[in-house]
Amino acid sequence: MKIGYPCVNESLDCTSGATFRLASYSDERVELAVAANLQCLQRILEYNVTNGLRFFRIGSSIVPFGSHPINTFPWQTRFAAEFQAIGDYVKAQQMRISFHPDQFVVLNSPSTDIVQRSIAELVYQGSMLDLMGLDSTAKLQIHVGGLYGDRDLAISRFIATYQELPEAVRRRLVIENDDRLFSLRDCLRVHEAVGIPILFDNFHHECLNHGEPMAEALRLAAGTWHPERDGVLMMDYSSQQLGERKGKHTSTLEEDLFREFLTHLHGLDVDIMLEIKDKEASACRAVSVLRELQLVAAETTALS
DNA sequence: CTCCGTCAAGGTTAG
DNA sequence: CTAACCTTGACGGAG
Repeated sequence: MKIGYPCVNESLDCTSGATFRLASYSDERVELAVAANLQCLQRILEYNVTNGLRFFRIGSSIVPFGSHPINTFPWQTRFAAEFQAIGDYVKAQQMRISFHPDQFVVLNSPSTDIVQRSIAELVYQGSMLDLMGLDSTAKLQIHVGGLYGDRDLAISRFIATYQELPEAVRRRLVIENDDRLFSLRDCLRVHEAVGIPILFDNFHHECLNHGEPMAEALRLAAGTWHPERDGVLMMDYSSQQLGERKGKHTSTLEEDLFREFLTHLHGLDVDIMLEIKDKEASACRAVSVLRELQLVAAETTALS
């Protein structure tokens, strides 16, 4: 079991997502930003290893405008060595990496322009994993997309687009159940059609489900991951922020709820991404909880 | 230096 | 039909 957090480390004084405005685009700024972002990414990964955090979601803007036509800078070749060095470190430390392209990536949109831009973004993010030399257990997670007033049609459009994706994207792509539109059950329909793994989000499942108990939902999602090709089930973990609208993520890990959730695993191996406001602070507390329960190793290699 | 409006991109829902 | 929301940081012009 690996524990992680998304994109941003609040303890370090650097960001791996430095960017700039489209209006001030230049190749030179891309080069400077990518160099700084990769350097920071390496520092974040080292921090993670020191703290027993072996799962990390890299932010989408390592390369500013990475899939925008304005960006013709050959960053893939210019930074090939840097990406490879990071990938070597990830592999040496047995870490797991993912990306989560944001809301603008919608594969089931009725607009061919939006679909094409979405595919370009997936190609860009997937190519970073390729440059790192990571296998297909490193994933790109997205949601099924929009509803457009017809769930069946929306799902069939996703399936049709998925089947046309470049193999480099398809081998990494996974879908996540969301909290309002496409439930675990909907994702299972997509899985049955094309075999895509389902990244399980416990909090979204609490917000939107069809009565499947948590343990059953975990079992169903885990069954969509092919062990050799995909690795163990990836999941996002969060809980409700009390007093806020339904779906609002908690600001810090509620340890009692986390312990309660863990009882539903029944020995299932999962890699857990904590989608919680205070980032690595909560992730470190989750690691402590798991060590008490002896679900992760007690020692961290970097402290030797 | 600090403040704050604004930033590539989509879609849903409330009003 | 239009505006707010999601979610969030940080860019960069203004003062």
